[in-house]
Amino acid sequence: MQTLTAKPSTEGPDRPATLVDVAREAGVSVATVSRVLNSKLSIPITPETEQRIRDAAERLAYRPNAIARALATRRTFTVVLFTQELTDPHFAQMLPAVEDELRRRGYHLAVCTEIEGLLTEGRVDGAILLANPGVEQHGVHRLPIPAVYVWSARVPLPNCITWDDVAGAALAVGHLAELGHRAIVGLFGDYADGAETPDKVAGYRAAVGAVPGSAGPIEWRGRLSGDQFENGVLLTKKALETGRDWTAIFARNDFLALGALRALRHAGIRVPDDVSIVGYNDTVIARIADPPMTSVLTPIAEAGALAAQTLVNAVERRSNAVAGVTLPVRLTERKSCAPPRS
Amino acid sequence: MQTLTAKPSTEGPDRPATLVDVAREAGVSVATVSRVLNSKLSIPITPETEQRIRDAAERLAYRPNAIARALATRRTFTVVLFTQELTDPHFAQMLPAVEDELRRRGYHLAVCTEIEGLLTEGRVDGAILLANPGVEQHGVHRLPIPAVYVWSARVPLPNCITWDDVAGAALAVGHLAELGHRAIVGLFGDYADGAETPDKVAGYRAAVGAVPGSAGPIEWRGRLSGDQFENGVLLTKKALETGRDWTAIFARNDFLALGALRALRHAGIRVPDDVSIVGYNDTVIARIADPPMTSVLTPIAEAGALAAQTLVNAVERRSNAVAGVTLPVRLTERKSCAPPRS
DNA sequence: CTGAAAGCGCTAACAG
DNA sequence: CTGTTAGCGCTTTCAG
Repeated sequence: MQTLTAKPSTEGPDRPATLVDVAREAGVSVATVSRVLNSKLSIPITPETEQRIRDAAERLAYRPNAIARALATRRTFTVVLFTQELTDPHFAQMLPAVEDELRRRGYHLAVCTEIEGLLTEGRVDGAILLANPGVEQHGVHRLPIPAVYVWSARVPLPNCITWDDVAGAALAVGHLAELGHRAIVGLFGDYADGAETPDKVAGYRAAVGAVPGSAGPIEWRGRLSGDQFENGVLLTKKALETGRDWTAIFARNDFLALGALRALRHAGIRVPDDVSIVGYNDTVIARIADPPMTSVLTPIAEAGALAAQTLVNAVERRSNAVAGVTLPVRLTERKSCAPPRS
Repeated sequence: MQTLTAKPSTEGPDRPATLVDVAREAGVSVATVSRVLNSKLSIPITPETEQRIRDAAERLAYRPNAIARALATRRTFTVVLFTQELTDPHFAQMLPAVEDELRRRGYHLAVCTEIEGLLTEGRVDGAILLANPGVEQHGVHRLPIPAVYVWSARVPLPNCITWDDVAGAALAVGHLAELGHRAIVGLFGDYADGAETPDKVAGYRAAVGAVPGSAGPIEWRGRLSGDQFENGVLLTKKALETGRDWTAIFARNDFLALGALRALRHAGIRVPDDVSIVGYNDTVIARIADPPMTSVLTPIAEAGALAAQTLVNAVERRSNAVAGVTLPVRLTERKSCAPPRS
């Protein structure tokens, strides 16, 4: 046994055991304890010493202090997920995917709804941002830590996991066109008019324009309320009042689509017999609608998992750059679409 | 200007500025910088010095390191939310409430689905547990940090924000009984039979028994699949095959209730004309059903907010004990209930 | 194979 | 009013 200057730090009785305590208990130095307790693979340690240390740790119910470790290594093993949509079923699809991926990689998950919170240094190793990478919100773009966005985009973007809403809208319209529909309503709820046209709207317009014999875009939108479902009902009612020269509806999201379904049913119009509907995001809402709705499946869960994975890789490579990936959108066909009546 | 032994620590060029850097830049000691930058209220500081420090901090884009601060103060200003139900709409109702309450109190939110992760010391100041406080899962009960449970219970429990599912079930049954129903089906999906009877089941039985002229409990349940909605459909179909001597359904949750609604509709049975339905949790599912469903409102959002609040108080009082609170359950009446037909 | 010691960046006595 | 200094608990060279 050697000099061993290790001394307990604070004397509190029920104070959780520290490395110093374990070192003293095992009769070795803190350095050795640290090495033993962290060794991923086999490091040069006398088996007997190792056992003494493990026993001591066990006996003292030693738990490493994550904060102290983080201060020393500059790594927290925590990743934060930023979003404004904590309640959205679409977000609910990605949350477990992210959490799961992080956990299996040994990382913890934090959630925040305000970019400000990310600016304090050191709290997290990286960030997943459910936000438009094109918009410089509060200087997110120059976070001091690796970050990966998850958002829709027409083209692959660096540091962003994307899918293409233009393609998604085209998929929906194309499906309806193939069934024979020529007059397809676009139901978009409200969106900021100042900004550029949302991808789904652009995709809808382009796809509708490409359908031979198309009646052209028939768009319904407007700022009615924050309630998407209710907006779907109201907009569809209005559309109905104006005329019935259309045979299908493409909605910007499943809530809107369900609202449309409801308004249609209450007007005595049958889905899919009289009117077909395609929703967006393929959330639980589409699955439990009556009839179950065909919906564009945006790969948000995969995107979340991939973002987590990519981010962790970047963190461990100590690199801030991650390649962009574009995931395919698909169509989940259910029972809300059929050929037009006549 | 005095001695000021402050020296920069590491020399990296783009290394984020530290207190030492700011102190040097401002020509004061780190202690003074720390005091100035943390002063909640007015502390004795020469205004001119204070300004010099703030300017220096600004110039260097100084951001306090949360980890170092946490190590020194033993406080992380982070609270973790534990749950197994990341996808449930019921959980989605509480998440924003918790996040919001924590943020306004200056705390951060972490989320975890595995108790193990909580055992590492120091990472968080407290925990909100969406779990049954009666069950000792993995020794949660003796976490080294203040914790508050959020769960249903018949009686107030220490360290737990509760509501009473027995009362909730009674509320539903009572409502149906008042409308005149005497044969009320209980739709419970699957639940572990080994454990004690769930509160909703017990509440249902008791309430049904208390209805004068009641036909007694008519329970349908069974392990069919993990899909609650589908279970609701299947169980209701089975119930329908067996007979139709009942006039109302009380379901354990809104998904089950919606499944029942669907099965009924497809069997040509009208809600609420022929059969009444009451759901549970008052989630978005109840609101967007057709007809919108009456549902028992469990105060999970308030419970979450209150848990956050209570927990933060406990943390700041440095106390592990928090008083239990029981929140009332209510009934949100919509369109799925009416007097029985005859 | 193992120990000593120097930090990680910040806070909080304790002096002065 | 402001500086010095001793930690917080752990990791990590650098010796030996």
